[in-house]
Amino acid sequence: LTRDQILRATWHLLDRDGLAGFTMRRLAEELSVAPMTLYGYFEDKDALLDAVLDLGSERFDIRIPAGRWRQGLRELCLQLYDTLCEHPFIVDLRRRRPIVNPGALRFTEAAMRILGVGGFPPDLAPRALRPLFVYVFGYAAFSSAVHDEAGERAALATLLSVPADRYPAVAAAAPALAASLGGREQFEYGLERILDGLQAERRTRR
Amino acid sequence: LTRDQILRATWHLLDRDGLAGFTMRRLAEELSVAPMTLYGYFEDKDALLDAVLDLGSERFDIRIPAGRWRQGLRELCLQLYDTLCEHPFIVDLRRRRPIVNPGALRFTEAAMRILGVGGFPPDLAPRALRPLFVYVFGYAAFSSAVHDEAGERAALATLLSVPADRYPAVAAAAPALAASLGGREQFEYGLERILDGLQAERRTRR
DNA sequence: ACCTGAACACCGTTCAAGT
DNA sequence: ACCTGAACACCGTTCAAGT
Repeated sequence: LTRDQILRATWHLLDRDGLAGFTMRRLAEELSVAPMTLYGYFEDKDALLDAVLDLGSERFDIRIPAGRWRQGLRELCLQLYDTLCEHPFIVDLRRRRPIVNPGALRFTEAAMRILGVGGFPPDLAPRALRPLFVYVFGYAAFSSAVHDEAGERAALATLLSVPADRYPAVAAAAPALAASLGGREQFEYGLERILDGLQAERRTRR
Repeated sequence: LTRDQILRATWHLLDRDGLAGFTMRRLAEELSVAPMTLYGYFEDKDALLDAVLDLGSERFDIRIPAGRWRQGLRELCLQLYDTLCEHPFIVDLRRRRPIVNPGALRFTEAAMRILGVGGFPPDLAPRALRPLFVYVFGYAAFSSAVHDEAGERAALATLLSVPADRYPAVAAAAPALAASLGGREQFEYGLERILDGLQAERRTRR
């Protein structure tokens, strides 16, 4: 038994059951080992989850796209978004730790390089990056990652059941609101608006 | 014993211990009652937490500010942000439910009215609103809500400990990055960039 | 009608013991 | 050195019983 085997099994279970369904005892069973065996390899559950988050970042492929900064950031954010949709538990792991962990910096590193080459002054780049980071993780966390037709119908039903006297604007726009709750297209729409804002900011600062 | 008493005690415990530390058994103890008594008032823990989220929205004061749409949205987002900072557990509650719940619509209702009066076409308003919603909740979820000096020092230490050969851009900008991780001022900076983007969008669509 | 004790099927982790 | 069974202090919730 190795740390790496344990990490890979953890990754698999997190993909299958999510963070809420992940258990040291289930992990032990998956590895055909007594629960307490795991504690010879990791201090405790928190340490194991920290390590698996680093693993996730390793897998995150940093390609710094050629071309202009805007295309570069767009591609990078879309890549992160797709990763978070594919492995939603990463969002939960990232939420557990308020302070930066090294592995999570691969995205930041790529973004900072793009911003630097793109002519964002050093004091501006981190401030400009943060809204993008927050938007990508926030969208993955609070907009239904998989926005299928059934989900939109359920959302629409809820929106239509709202008392129209107290929520006239919501009731009037229910279908459009339901459609705006998730999906890749809506994600990209918001991403472009933020990029527009950053582009304007860059223009005034040069 | 009433539902309302239970809800208020739940709110109090969530404020004190957070969602992770909230327990049906502790709640029962707080109310000096047997754990099973609670199940006479709420189906189960999930139903109780749903109800307390609605309570949170009731408390959320909707003032639709006079003046132009941009000031209105700004004020509304700042109000929501302050509420989430004051009661961080709301972020966790909101994350549990992918589908809309009625109470959470008070913010949406206010924002949709502001957008409508402000001249955003009905098909555009929901799409434009979503990035703002995601940004406010995302910032509360992923940027340290309380960004004190100690937190920034800890973040800076982590950023400086990163291997400079693999993360040159991060290492070079460490202090500015640490400062950009949280705090109300950085929140407002990103908010303005998104509002800039929406303003540009509105201009081209009219 | 409202409340509750005992019990069940789970957790993460400590500790002493096994090989 | 590496593994483990039993046990402890917790969970949410079922069920049958109390008033």
